[in-house]
Amino acid sequence: MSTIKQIAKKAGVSPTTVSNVLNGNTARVSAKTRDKVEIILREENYIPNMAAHILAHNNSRIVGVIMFMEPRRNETVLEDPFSSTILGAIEVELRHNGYFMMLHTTSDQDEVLRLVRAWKLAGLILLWVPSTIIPVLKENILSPVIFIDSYVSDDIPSYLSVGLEDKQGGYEIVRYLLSMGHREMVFLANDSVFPGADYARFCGCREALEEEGLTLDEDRFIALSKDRKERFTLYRRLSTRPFPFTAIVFSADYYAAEAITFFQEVGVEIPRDLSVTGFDDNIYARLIRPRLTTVHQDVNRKGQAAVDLLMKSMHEEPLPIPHVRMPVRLKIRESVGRI
Amino acid sequence: MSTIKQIAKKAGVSPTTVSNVLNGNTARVSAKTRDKVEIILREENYIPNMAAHILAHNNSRIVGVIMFMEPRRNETVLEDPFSSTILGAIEVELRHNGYFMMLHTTSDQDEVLRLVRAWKLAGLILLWVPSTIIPVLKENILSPVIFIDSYVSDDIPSYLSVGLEDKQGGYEIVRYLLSMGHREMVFLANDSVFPGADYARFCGCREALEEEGLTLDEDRFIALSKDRKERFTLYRRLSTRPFPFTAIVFSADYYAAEAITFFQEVGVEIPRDLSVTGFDDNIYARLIRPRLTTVHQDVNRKGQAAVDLLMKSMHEEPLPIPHVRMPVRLKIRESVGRI
DNA sequence: CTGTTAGCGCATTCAA
DNA sequence: TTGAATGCGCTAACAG
Repeated sequence: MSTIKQIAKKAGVSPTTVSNVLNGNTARVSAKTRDKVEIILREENYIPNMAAHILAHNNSRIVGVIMFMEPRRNETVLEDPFSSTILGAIEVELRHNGYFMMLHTTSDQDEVLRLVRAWKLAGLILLWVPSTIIPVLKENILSPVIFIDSYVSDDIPSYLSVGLEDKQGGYEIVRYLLSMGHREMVFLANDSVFPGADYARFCGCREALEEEGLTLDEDRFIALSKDRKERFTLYRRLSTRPFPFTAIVFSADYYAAEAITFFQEVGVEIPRDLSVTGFDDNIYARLIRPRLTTVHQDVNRKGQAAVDLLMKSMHEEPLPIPHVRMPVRLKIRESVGRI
Repeated sequence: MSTIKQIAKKAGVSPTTVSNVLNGNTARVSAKTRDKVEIILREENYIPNMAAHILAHNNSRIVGVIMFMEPRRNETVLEDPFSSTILGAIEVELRHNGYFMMLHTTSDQDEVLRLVRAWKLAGLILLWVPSTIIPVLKENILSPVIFIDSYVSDDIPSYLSVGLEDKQGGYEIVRYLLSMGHREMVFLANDSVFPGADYARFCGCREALEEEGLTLDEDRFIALSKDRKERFTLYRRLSTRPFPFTAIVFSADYYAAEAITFFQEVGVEIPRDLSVTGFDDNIYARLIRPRLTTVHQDVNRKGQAAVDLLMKSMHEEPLPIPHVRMPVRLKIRESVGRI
């Protein structure tokens, strides 16, 4: 409730002096008055008015965290623990750095621009941005922007991004499948945003196959629908014998687990009849039986890396790498059988 | 970038007139000038400066959403899809009502007070608030506050809350267990915040037993540790034969699923050797085998109810009920066997 | 080292 | 129906 002006009056100094004390401007205020002011500050339980701060600075301490998603299509996205884990990680890091987090979901680029300008956002962390609008956003936003799990071209170092070694993940999973005797497989992708992380994983798969003189046709890349019913229609089709493949490579544990439960219900036993792999190594991979062979990623560290990049960029510190690619690790469990 | 002043100059009117147009103050501006101003507004892509708005109004369009949790102890909380689902629901509703969402996690009441004052928050949605600090918060915050899943005394109608028919849920699950021939059970609670939702569920269980002339001692209420290892120690102890009970009632699907996987690994078959029930009816209940018999709650509607209550309270509309208790529904699957 | 002053963008008097 | 003036709380440029 108390303002700088009131504190100043009580301390018998000017508002400027109080401001200098608050901002640690030690060079411009004597130790004695500083102590005096600080005592009053504490007595009065002074809390800065952020709005006034923004107005004076034309810059807030708010970071916008925006999840790009279709409205009303977000059920499965939100059931994936990925969202809350990375949100939690980002929130903790921002808070420790003295920033506030404004959370927003949208699929509209203009809404993002409005948000930035209206609140004078200090920075932006964007998740799952469709590749077509990345340049549009970057051009129209002056504050630092970090793209997470968005397909950002590596060529442009002014675009800051955090992603995964997606291709490597696909490569490793197929190397493993090959070692278990598999030759024919399909790839089930999370969505059809193209080119994106899923396609990179697919390319990794293909590379592993090609090293062995095998191929992976483009029509083996199937995008899963966001609609649960449509997905189950697909699972049904895939579980019709005889299978033209021996393994299904999923681009998310969530869907792999969902499919396994379906397969079991229609009498397709995993991994005896069909092998299944996932991607993420989250709770579903550990909970489902058989436990999933999958590609591990550390979601917490992803969030931390994003905030770290953002802070460095905001404080104009040198950036080690503009495009952070978090490592992946093959996690072998029991969902792949030997042919 | 453009301000009211600049728009005014371009339109050849005063800033006041522009402001009146913006705020739909139709009585104080002619249709002609209004049209003229509106065109310029669009041309210039005017975006209001929220900071100035707060400063003038002493009230922002921000709603603080605060999740009470121990720092560094939040791993399991965040793996539960409950968090992201309710967060998603709250975000959508707030956005549709023209409010912005500031997300924060803490276990410190003073941090909440600071947040409210610094940002002149329009309202607050608090999750999992320990019952001891509810009155403290309520006393020191003037803006409307909604408590979600916090133990708020029903006696005080000025405290607004959204919760669940917890007791009813416990009652129904035990009624069902009784009908399946179970007489001896233990209750595993999410945490030890006392009194809380978990204890209400426990009381519901007890009530169902007492109706049949049976009892449920206080020592059958066991609080699960937030620490994974400690939980597994408990599961091990519980899975040691002979069992002094035939069923384990969990207060969360997450832990029920976790325990089931453990039991299976040590050779305790569910539901043949032991019956297990959950609470929430989330993705884990459907994914785990055997599928969980549990108590259903609609998390989305919980979030909607919270925002609805908040909006009504902010606009000083009459509130139908200050303490919303969402209904529960028994969901019978395969994790309970007949004795 | 300290104080005065002006201005950030907006809404709200009060006057015209 | 319109406009000028004022203040919200804070910072920064400038003066003392």
